[in-house]
Amino acid sequence: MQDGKTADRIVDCADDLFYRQGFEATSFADIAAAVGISRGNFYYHYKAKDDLLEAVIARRMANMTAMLRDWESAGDDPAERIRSFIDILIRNRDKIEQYGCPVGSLSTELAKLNHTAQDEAARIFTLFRVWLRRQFEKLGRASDADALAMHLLMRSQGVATLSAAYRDAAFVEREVTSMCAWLSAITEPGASAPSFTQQH
Amino acid sequence: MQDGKTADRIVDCADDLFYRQGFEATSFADIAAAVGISRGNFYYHYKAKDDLLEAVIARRMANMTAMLRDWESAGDDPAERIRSFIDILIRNRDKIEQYGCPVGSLSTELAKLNHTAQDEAARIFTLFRVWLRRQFEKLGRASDADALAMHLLMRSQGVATLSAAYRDAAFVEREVTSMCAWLSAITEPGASAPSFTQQH
DNA sequence: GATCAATTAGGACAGTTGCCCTAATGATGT
DNA sequence: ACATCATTAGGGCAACTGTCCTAATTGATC
Repeated sequence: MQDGKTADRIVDCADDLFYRQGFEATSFADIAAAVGISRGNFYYHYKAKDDLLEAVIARRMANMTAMLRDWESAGDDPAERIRSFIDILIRNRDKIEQYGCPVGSLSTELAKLNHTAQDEAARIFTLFRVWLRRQFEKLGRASDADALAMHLLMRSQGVATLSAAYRDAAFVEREVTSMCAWLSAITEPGASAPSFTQQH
Repeated sequence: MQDGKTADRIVDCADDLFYRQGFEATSFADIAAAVGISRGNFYYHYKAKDDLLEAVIARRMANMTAMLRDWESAGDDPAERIRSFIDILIRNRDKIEQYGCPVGSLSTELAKLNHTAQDEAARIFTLFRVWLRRQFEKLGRASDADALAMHLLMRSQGVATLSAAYRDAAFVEREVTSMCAWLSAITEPGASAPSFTQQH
Protein backbone atom coordinates (compact mmCIF):
# COMPACT_ATOMS: atom_id res chain seq x y z
CA MET A 1 0.00 0.00 0.00
CA GLN A 2 2.91 2.34 -0.60
CA ASP A 3 2.78 3.69 -4.13
CA GLY A 4 0.00 5.21 -6.14
CA LYS A 5 -1.97 8.31 -5.46
CA THR A 6 -3.43 8.89 -2.03
CA ALA A 7 -7.02 8.25 -3.07
CA ASP A 8 -6.01 4.84 -4.40
CA ARG A 9 -4.00 3.97 -1.33
CA ILE A 10 -7.02 4.80 0.82
CA VAL A 11 -9.22 2.42 -1.16
CA ASP A 12 -6.52 -0.23 -1.00
CA CYS A 13 -6.32 -0.09 2.77
CA ALA A 14 -10.06 0.29 3.23
CA ASP A 15 -10.63 -2.75 1.05
CA ASP A 16 -8.29 -4.79 3.17
CA LEU A 17 -9.64 -3.53 6.48
CA PHE A 18 -13.28 -3.91 5.49
CA TYR A 19 -12.48 -7.50 4.70
CA ARG A 20 -10.49 -8.30 7.82
CA GLN A 21 -12.50 -6.30 10.37
CA GLY A 22 -15.82 -5.69 8.68
CA PHE A 23 -17.23 -2.44 7.36
CA GLU A 24 -18.90 -1.20 10.55
CA ALA A 25 -16.01 -2.19 12.79
CA THR A 26 -13.49 -0.27 10.69
CA SER A 27 -13.17 3.39 11.63
CA PHE A 28 -11.64 6.28 9.77
CA ALA A 29 -8.90 6.34 12.36
CA ASP A 30 -8.04 2.73 11.46
CA ILE A 31 -7.81 3.51 7.78
CA ALA A 32 -5.92 6.76 8.25
CA ALA A 33 -3.38 4.98 10.42
CA ALA A 34 -2.99 2.19 7.85
CA VAL A 35 -2.55 4.65 4.98
CA GLY A 36 -0.34 6.96 7.01
CA ILE A 37 -2.30 10.16 6.55
CA SER A 38 -4.20 12.44 8.89
CA ARG A 39 -7.90 12.03 9.50
CA GLY A 40 -8.52 15.48 8.12
CA ASN A 41 -6.97 14.68 4.78
CA PHE A 42 -9.48 11.94 4.47
CA TYR A 43 -12.46 14.03 3.63
CA TYR A 44 -10.67 15.71 0.82
CA HIS A 45 -10.77 12.42 -1.07
CA TYR A 46 -13.96 10.81 0.24
CA LYS A 47 -16.54 13.01 1.85
CA ALA A 48 -18.38 10.19 3.60
CA LYS A 49 -17.83 6.62 4.69
CA ASP A 50 -20.48 5.45 2.26
CA ASP A 51 -18.57 7.01 -0.62
CA LEU A 52 -15.52 5.07 0.45
CA LEU A 53 -17.55 1.88 0.62
CA GLU A 54 -18.78 2.40 -2.91
CA ALA A 55 -15.23 2.99 -4.07
CA VAL A 56 -14.14 -0.23 -2.38
CA ILE A 57 -16.94 -2.19 -4.03
CA ALA A 58 -16.07 -0.66 -7.40
CA ARG A 59 -12.46 -1.63 -6.85
CA ARG A 60 -13.41 -5.19 -6.04
CA MET A 61 -15.62 -5.31 -9.11
CA ALA A 62 -12.70 -4.20 -11.26
CA ASN A 63 -10.32 -6.70 -9.65
CA MET A 64 -12.73 -9.59 -10.04
CA THR A 65 -13.47 -8.62 -13.63
CA ALA A 66 -9.76 -8.67 -14.39
CA MET A 67 -9.38 -12.04 -12.68
CA LEU A 68 -12.20 -13.57 -14.69
CA ARG A 69 -10.67 -12.19 -17.87
CA ASP A 70 -7.37 -13.80 -16.96
CA TRP A 71 -9.05 -17.15 -16.49
CA GLU A 72 -10.68 -16.79 -19.87
CA SER A 73 -7.45 -15.99 -21.65
CA ALA A 74 -5.64 -18.81 -19.84
CA GLY A 75 -7.45 -21.54 -21.76
CA ASP A 76 -10.44 -22.47 -23.85
CA ASP A 77 -11.81 -25.33 -21.77
CA PRO A 78 -14.87 -24.12 -19.83
CA ALA A 79 -14.50 -26.92 -17.26
CA GLU A 80 -10.93 -25.86 -16.61
CA ARG A 81 -12.10 -22.28 -16.15
CA ILE A 82 -14.72 -23.35 -13.65
CA ARG A 83 -12.05 -25.28 -11.83
CA SER A 84 -10.11 -22.02 -11.54
CA PHE A 85 -13.09 -20.62 -9.70
CA ILE A 86 -13.35 -23.60 -7.36
CA ASP A 87 -9.62 -23.36 -6.72
CA ILE A 88 -10.03 -19.97 -5.04
CA LEU A 89 -10.93 -21.89 -1.89
CA ILE A 90 -7.49 -23.46 -1.97
CA ARG A 91 -5.44 -20.49 -3.13
CA ASN A 92 -6.97 -18.11 -0.57
CA ARG A 93 -7.44 -20.74 2.08
CA ASP A 94 -5.54 -18.87 4.78
CA LYS A 95 -7.48 -15.65 4.45
CA ILE A 96 -10.79 -17.45 4.08
CA GLU A 97 -10.07 -19.42 7.22
CA GLN A 98 -9.56 -16.18 9.12
CA TYR A 99 -12.12 -13.84 7.60
CA GLY A 100 -14.47 -15.87 5.41
CA CYS A 101 -15.35 -14.90 1.87
CA PRO A 102 -14.97 -11.16 1.20
CA VAL A 103 -18.00 -11.11 -1.07
CA GLY A 104 -20.34 -13.11 1.13
CA SER A 105 -19.38 -11.55 4.44
CA LEU A 106 -19.72 -8.01 3.12
CA SER A 107 -23.04 -8.80 1.53
CA THR A 108 -24.39 -10.29 4.75
CA GLU A 109 -23.12 -7.40 6.85
CA LEU A 110 -24.66 -4.79 4.59
CA ALA A 111 -27.93 -6.72 4.63
CA LYS A 112 -28.03 -6.47 8.42
CA LEU A 113 -27.15 -2.79 8.34
CA ASN A 114 -29.89 -2.22 5.78
CA HIS A 115 -27.25 -0.36 3.82
CA THR A 116 -28.06 1.14 0.44
CA ALA A 117 -24.88 -0.34 -1.03
CA GLN A 118 -26.12 -3.86 -0.42
CA ASP A 119 -27.34 -4.25 -3.98
CA GLU A 120 -24.03 -3.02 -5.27
CA ALA A 121 -22.23 -5.61 -3.17
CA ALA A 122 -24.50 -8.31 -4.55
CA ARG A 123 -23.39 -7.31 -8.01
CA ILE A 124 -19.99 -8.86 -7.27
CA PHE A 125 -21.84 -12.13 -6.83
CA THR A 126 -23.57 -11.50 -10.13
CA LEU A 127 -20.20 -11.01 -11.79
CA PHE A 128 -19.24 -14.58 -10.93
CA ARG A 129 -22.75 -15.82 -11.53
CA VAL A 130 -22.88 -14.56 -15.12
CA TRP A 131 -19.36 -15.70 -15.84
CA LEU A 132 -20.01 -19.20 -14.50
CA ARG A 133 -23.31 -19.33 -16.36
CA ARG A 134 -21.50 -18.65 -19.60
CA GLN A 135 -19.06 -21.46 -18.95
CA PHE A 136 -21.86 -23.91 -18.25
CA GLU A 137 -23.57 -22.83 -21.43
CA LYS A 138 -20.42 -23.68 -23.33
CA LEU A 139 -20.57 -27.08 -21.70
CA GLY A 140 -23.92 -27.62 -23.36
CA ARG A 141 -26.03 -26.91 -20.29
CA ALA A 142 -27.84 -23.89 -21.66
CA SER A 143 -31.15 -24.93 -20.10
CA ASP A 144 -29.95 -24.95 -16.48
CA ALA A 145 -26.73 -22.95 -16.73
CA ASP A 146 -27.87 -20.32 -14.27
CA ALA A 147 -29.00 -22.90 -11.72
CA LEU A 148 -25.65 -24.65 -12.00
CA ALA A 149 -23.83 -21.35 -11.56
CA MET A 150 -25.86 -20.55 -8.46
CA HIS A 151 -25.24 -24.03 -7.12
CA LEU A 152 -21.50 -23.58 -7.42
CA LEU A 153 -21.64 -20.12 -5.86
CA MET A 154 -23.68 -21.55 -3.01
CA ARG A 155 -21.16 -24.29 -2.41
CA SER A 156 -18.21 -21.94 -2.30
CA GLN A 157 -20.07 -19.70 0.14
CA GLY A 158 -20.92 -22.59 2.41
CA VAL A 159 -17.37 -23.90 2.39
CA ALA A 160 -16.00 -20.44 3.14
CA THR A 161 -18.34 -19.95 6.10
CA LEU A 162 -17.59 -23.31 7.67
CA SER A 163 -13.91 -22.89 6.90
CA ALA A 164 -13.89 -19.73 9.00
CA ALA A 165 -15.87 -21.38 11.78
CA TYR A 166 -13.78 -24.52 12.10
CA ARG A 167 -10.50 -23.63 10.37
CA ASP A 168 -10.42 -27.18 9.07
CA ALA A 169 -8.21 -27.43 5.98
CA ALA A 170 -9.10 -31.09 5.44
CA PHE A 171 -12.78 -30.21 5.19
CA VAL A 172 -12.08 -27.57 2.57
CA GLU A 173 -9.98 -29.93 0.47
CA ARG A 174 -12.62 -32.63 0.71
CA GLU A 175 -15.37 -30.28 -0.44
CA VAL A 176 -13.24 -28.89 -3.26
CA THR A 177 -12.66 -32.45 -4.45
CA SER A 178 -16.39 -33.05 -4.26
CA MET A 179 -17.09 -29.91 -6.27
CA CYS A 180 -14.65 -30.99 -8.97
CA ALA A 181 -16.27 -34.43 -9.07
CA TRP A 182 -19.65 -32.78 -9.43
CA LEU A 183 -18.24 -30.73 -12.28
CA SER A 184 -16.79 -33.81 -13.97
CA ALA A 185 -20.17 -35.52 -13.80
CA ILE A 186 -21.59 -32.55 -15.65
CA THR A 187 -18.81 -32.50 -18.22
CA GLU A 188 -19.24 -36.12 -19.21
CA PRO A 189 -22.19 -36.05 -21.54
CA GLY A 190 -22.95 -39.78 -21.39
CA ALA A 191 -23.47 -40.18 -17.65
CA SER A 192 -26.69 -39.17 -15.92
CA ALA A 193 -25.20 -35.87 -14.82
CA PRO A 194 -26.49 -34.04 -11.77
CA SER A 195 -29.18 -31.70 -12.89
CA PHE A 196 -31.73 -29.41 -11.39
CA THR A 197 -34.47 -29.39 -13.96
CA GLN A 198 -34.54 -33.18 -13.81
CA GLN A 199 -35.14 -33.22 -10.11
CA HIS A 200 -38.38 -31.29 -10.24
CA MET B 1 -40.55 -9.95 24.82
CA GLN B 2 -43.00 -8.93 27.56
CA ASP B 3 -43.06 -11.52 30.31
CA GLY B 4 -40.32 -13.24 32.18
CA LYS B 5 -37.69 -11.78 34.43
CA THR B 6 -35.72 -8.78 33.25
CA ALA B 7 -32.49 -10.67 32.72
CA ASP B 8 -34.29 -13.06 30.40
CA ARG B 9 -36.02 -10.30 28.50
CA ILE B 10 -32.67 -8.64 27.93
CA VAL B 11 -31.23 -11.81 26.44
CA ASP B 12 -34.36 -12.25 24.33
CA CYS B 13 -34.05 -8.80 22.81
CA ALA B 14 -30.28 -8.96 22.48
CA ASP B 15 -30.59 -12.29 20.70
CA ASP B 16 -33.01 -10.79 18.23
CA LEU B 17 -31.04 -7.59 17.70
CA PHE B 18 -27.70 -9.35 17.37
CA TYR B 19 -29.26 -11.40 14.62
CA ARG B 20 -30.98 -8.57 12.78
CA GLN B 21 -28.31 -5.86 13.17
CA GLY B 22 -25.17 -7.76 14.06
CA PHE B 23 -23.32 -7.85 17.36
CA GLU B 24 -21.07 -4.84 16.84
CA ALA B 25 -23.79 -2.69 15.32
CA THR B 26 -26.12 -3.27 18.26
CA SER B 27 -25.60 -0.84 21.13
CA PHE B 28 -26.77 -0.97 24.71
CA ALA B 29 -29.11 1.88 23.90
CA ASP B 30 -30.74 -0.26 21.22
CA ILE B 31 -31.27 -3.17 23.58
CA ALA B 32 -32.42 -1.01 26.48
CA ALA B 33 -34.97 0.66 24.22
CA ALA B 34 -36.21 -2.70 22.96
CA VAL B 35 -36.52 -4.14 26.46
CA GLY B 36 -37.96 -0.95 27.88
CA ILE B 37 -35.50 -0.41 30.69
CA SER B 38 -32.90 2.23 31.43
CA ARG B 39 -29.30 1.83 30.37
CA GLY B 40 -28.22 1.93 33.98
CA ASN B 41 -30.29 -1.05 34.95
CA PHE B 42 -28.41 -2.96 32.36
CA TYR B 43 -25.22 -3.39 34.26
CA TYR B 44 -27.00 -4.84 37.22
CA HIS B 45 -27.77 -7.92 35.10
CA TYR B 46 -24.80 -8.03 32.72
CA LYS B 47 -21.68 -6.21 33.64
CA ALA B 48 -20.21 -6.19 30.12
CA LYS B 49 -21.32 -6.60 26.54
CA ASP B 50 -19.27 -9.74 26.24
CA ASP B 51 -21.17 -11.28 29.13
CA LEU B 52 -24.38 -10.54 27.30
CA LEU B 53 -23.00 -12.11 24.15
CA GLU B 54 -22.14 -15.26 26.01
CA ALA B 55 -25.63 -15.35 27.49
CA VAL B 56 -27.11 -14.96 24.02
CA ILE B 57 -24.97 -17.80 22.68
CA ALA B 58 -25.95 -19.98 25.64
CA ARG B 59 -29.57 -19.17 24.96
CA ARG B 60 -29.24 -20.13 21.33
CA MET B 61 -27.50 -23.34 22.30
CA ALA B 62 -30.39 -24.21 24.62
CA ASN B 63 -32.99 -23.35 21.98
CA MET B 64 -31.28 -25.38 19.29
CA THR B 65 -30.80 -28.31 21.65
CA ALA B 66 -34.51 -28.27 22.41
CA MET B 67 -35.34 -28.08 18.71
CA LEU B 68 -33.14 -31.07 17.91
CA ARG B 69 -34.74 -33.01 20.73
CA ASP B 70 -38.16 -32.21 19.30
CA TRP B 71 -37.12 -33.52 15.91
CA GLU B 72 -35.88 -36.70 17.54
CA SER B 73 -39.10 -37.31 19.43
CA ALA B 74 -41.19 -36.51 16.34
CA GLY B 75 -40.19 -39.73 14.58
CA ASP B 76 -37.71 -42.55 14.31
CA ASP B 77 -36.67 -42.17 10.68
CA PRO B 78 -33.23 -40.54 10.52
CA ALA B 79 -33.82 -39.39 6.94
CA GLU B 80 -36.98 -37.64 8.03
CA ARG B 81 -35.13 -35.96 10.86
CA ILE B 82 -32.46 -34.73 8.48
CA ARG B 83 -35.22 -33.39 6.28
CA SER B 84 -36.43 -31.38 9.26
CA PHE B 85 -33.02 -29.75 9.33
CA ILE B 86 -33.08 -28.97 5.62
CA ASP B 87 -36.56 -27.57 5.98
CA ILE B 88 -35.29 -24.74 8.20
CA LEU B 89 -34.42 -22.94 4.99
CA ILE B 90 -38.09 -23.00 4.05
CA ARG B 91 -39.63 -22.38 7.46
CA ASN B 92 -37.37 -19.41 8.24
CA ARG B 93 -37.10 -18.23 4.67
CA ASP B 94 -38.25 -14.69 5.35
CA LYS B 95 -35.77 -14.02 8.13
CA ILE B 96 -32.94 -15.75 6.29
CA GLU B 97 -33.65 -13.66 3.23
CA GLN B 98 -33.26 -10.53 5.31
CA TYR B 99 -30.51 -11.38 7.75
CA GLY B 100 -28.89 -14.63 6.64
CA CYS B 101 -28.29 -17.55 8.98
CA PRO B 102 -28.00 -16.50 12.63
CA VAL B 103 -25.31 -19.09 13.32
CA GLY B 104 -23.18 -18.43 10.28
CA SER B 105 -23.40 -14.67 10.31
CA LEU B 106 -22.53 -14.42 14.01
CA SER B 107 -19.65 -16.82 13.60
CA THR B 108 -18.23 -14.85 10.68
CA GLU B 109 -18.64 -11.53 12.45
CA LEU B 110 -16.91 -12.74 15.60
CA ALA B 111 -14.10 -14.15 13.46
CA LYS B 112 -13.49 -10.71 11.98
CA LEU B 113 -13.64 -9.05 15.39
CA ASN B 114 -11.17 -11.63 16.71
CA HIS B 115 -13.62 -12.07 19.54
CA THR B 116 -12.96 -14.61 22.28
CA ALA B 117 -16.53 -15.91 22.01
CA GLN B 118 -15.92 -17.08 18.46
CA ASP B 119 -15.24 -20.64 19.54
CA GLU B 120 -18.38 -20.63 21.61
CA ALA B 121 -20.39 -19.49 18.61
CA ALA B 122 -18.87 -22.29 16.54
CA ARG B 123 -20.19 -24.72 19.12
CA ILE B 124 -23.70 -24.05 17.84
CA PHE B 125 -22.50 -25.37 14.52
CA THR B 126 -21.10 -28.38 16.32
CA LEU B 127 -24.47 -28.98 17.91
CA PHE B 128 -26.01 -29.53 14.49
CA ARG B 129 -22.93 -31.29 13.22
CA VAL B 130 -22.98 -33.95 15.92
CA TRP B 131 -26.73 -34.38 15.66
CA LEU B 132 -26.60 -34.78 11.89
CA ARG B 133 -23.66 -37.12 12.19
CA ARG B 134 -25.68 -39.37 14.47
CA GLN B 135 -28.53 -39.48 11.97
CA PHE B 136 -26.19 -40.43 9.15
CA GLU B 137 -24.71 -43.15 11.31
CA LYS B 138 -28.17 -44.56 11.80
CA LEU B 139 -28.49 -44.57 8.03
CA GLY B 140 -25.53 -46.92 7.88
CA ARG B 141 -22.98 -44.32 6.89
CA ALA B 142 -20.79 -44.63 9.96
CA SER B 143 -17.59 -44.33 7.94
CA ASP B 144 -18.29 -40.90 6.46
CA ALA B 145 -21.08 -39.65 8.73
CA ASP B 146 -19.15 -36.58 9.83
CA ALA B 147 -18.24 -35.63 6.28
CA LEU B 148 -21.88 -35.95 5.24
CA ALA B 149 -22.95 -33.82 8.20
CA MET B 150 -20.44 -31.14 7.28
CA HIS B 151 -21.56 -31.29 3.67
CA LEU B 152 -25.15 -30.62 4.67
CA LEU B 153 -24.14 -27.82 7.01
CA MET B 154 -22.07 -26.29 4.22
CA ARG B 155 -25.01 -26.41 1.82
CA SER B 156 -27.40 -24.75 4.23
CA GLN B 157 -24.85 -22.03 4.91
CA GLY B 158 -24.31 -21.38 1.23
CA VAL B 159 -28.02 -21.25 0.51
CA ALA B 160 -28.58 -18.86 3.42
CA THR B 161 -25.84 -16.49 2.25
CA LEU B 162 -27.04 -16.36 -1.35
CA SER B 163 -30.63 -16.13 -0.19
CA ALA B 164 -29.77 -12.95 1.69
CA ALA B 165 -27.82 -11.57 -1.26
CA TYR B 166 -30.44 -12.19 -3.93
CA ARG B 167 -33.67 -12.73 -1.96
CA ASP B 168 -34.60 -15.33 -4.53
CA ALA B 169 -37.18 -17.73 -3.10
CA ALA B 170 -37.10 -19.92 -6.22
CA PHE B 171 -33.38 -20.50 -5.77
CA VAL B 172 -33.86 -21.59 -2.17
CA GLU B 173 -36.61 -24.02 -3.07
CA ARG B 174 -34.56 -25.45 -5.90
CA GLU B 175 -31.57 -26.04 -3.65
CA VAL B 176 -33.71 -27.53 -0.90
CA THR B 177 -35.12 -29.97 -3.44
CA SER B 178 -31.58 -30.77 -4.52
CA MET B 179 -30.54 -31.39 -0.93
CA CYS B 180 -33.46 -33.74 -0.39
CA ALA B 181 -32.57 -35.59 -3.59
CA TRP B 182 -29.00 -35.89 -2.38
CA LEU B 183 -30.31 -37.29 0.88
CA SER B 184 -32.53 -39.78 -0.92
CA ALA B 185 -29.57 -41.00 -2.93
CA ILE B 186 -27.82 -41.70 0.36
CA THR B 187 -30.83 -43.41 1.88
CA GLU B 188 -31.23 -45.87 -0.95
CA PRO B 189 -28.62 -48.51 -0.20
CA GLY B 190 -28.57 -50.06 -3.66
CA ALA B 191 -27.68 -47.01 -5.71
CA SER B 192 -24.16 -45.66 -6.00
CA ALA B 193 -24.83 -43.03 -3.42
CA PRO B 194 -22.83 -39.81 -3.29
CA SER B 195 -19.91 -40.36 -1.01
CA PHE B 196 -16.80 -38.60 0.05
CA THR B 197 -14.46 -41.41 0.90
CA GLN B 198 -15.01 -42.84 -2.56
CA GLN B 199 -13.96 -39.65 -4.23
CA HIS B 200 -10.50 -39.59 -2.74
C1' DG C 1 -45.20 -0.56 60.06
C1' DA C 2 -39.99 -1.03 60.02
C1' DT C 3 -35.87 -3.26 57.96
C1' DC C 4 -33.19 -4.77 54.51
C1' DA C 5 -31.93 -6.61 50.18
C1' DA C 6 -33.05 -6.74 45.29
C1' DT C 7 -33.97 -4.04 41.56
C1' DT C 8 -34.32 0.13 38.92
C1' DA C 9 -33.51 4.94 36.98
C1' DG C 10 -30.68 8.45 35.62
C1' DG C 11 -26.80 10.91 35.33
C1' DA C 12 -21.75 11.17 34.56
C1' DC C 13 -17.28 9.34 32.83
C1' DA C 14 -13.63 9.08 29.24
C1' DG C 15 -13.02 7.55 24.81
C1' DT C 16 -14.45 7.10 20.04
C1' DT C 17 -17.36 7.84 16.10
C1' DG C 18 -18.20 10.24 11.43
C1' DC C 19 -17.79 14.70 9.90
C1' DC C 20 -16.45 19.66 9.14
C1' DC C 21 -13.45 23.77 9.10
C1' DT C 22 -9.36 26.34 8.54
C1' DA C 23 -4.62 27.16 8.03
C1' DA C 24 -0.46 25.52 6.28
C1' DT C 25 2.14 23.16 2.73
C1' DG C 26 3.16 21.55 -1.85
C1' DA C 27 3.73 21.89 -6.63
C1' DT C 28 2.90 24.29 -11.03
C1' DG C 29 3.05 27.57 -14.59
C1' DT C 30 3.98 32.38 -15.69
C1' DA D 1 9.59 35.82 -7.62
C1' DC D 2 4.83 35.43 -7.85
C1' DA D 3 0.13 33.74 -8.13
C1' DT D 4 -2.75 29.73 -8.39
C1' DC D 5 -4.49 25.61 -7.23
C1' DA D 6 -4.35 20.91 -5.31
C1' DT D 7 -3.25 18.56 -1.31
C1' DT D 8 -2.42 17.93 3.54
C1' DA D 9 -2.44 18.40 8.77
C1' DG D 10 -4.66 19.25 12.82
C1' DG D 11 -7.98 20.69 15.69
C1' DG D 12 -12.81 20.83 16.96
C1' DC D 13 -17.72 19.40 16.62
C1' DA D 14 -21.91 16.99 18.50
C1' DA D 15 -23.39 12.49 19.01
C1' DC D 16 -22.66 8.10 20.54
C1' DT D 17 -20.03 4.13 22.66
C1' DG D 18 -19.44 0.86 26.84
C1' DT D 19 -18.99 1.42 31.61
C1' DC D 20 -19.59 3.02 36.30
C1' DC D 21 -21.73 5.30 40.31
C1' DT D 22 -25.28 6.74 43.23
C1' DA D 23 -29.83 7.60 44.68
C1' DA D 24 -34.39 6.18 44.46
C1' DT D 25 -37.78 2.60 44.36
C1' DT D 26 -39.62 -1.79 44.99
C1' DG D 27 -40.85 -6.01 47.44
C1' DA D 28 -40.45 -9.35 50.85
C1' DT D 29 -39.55 -10.54 55.81
C1' DC D 30 -39.93 -9.83 60.52
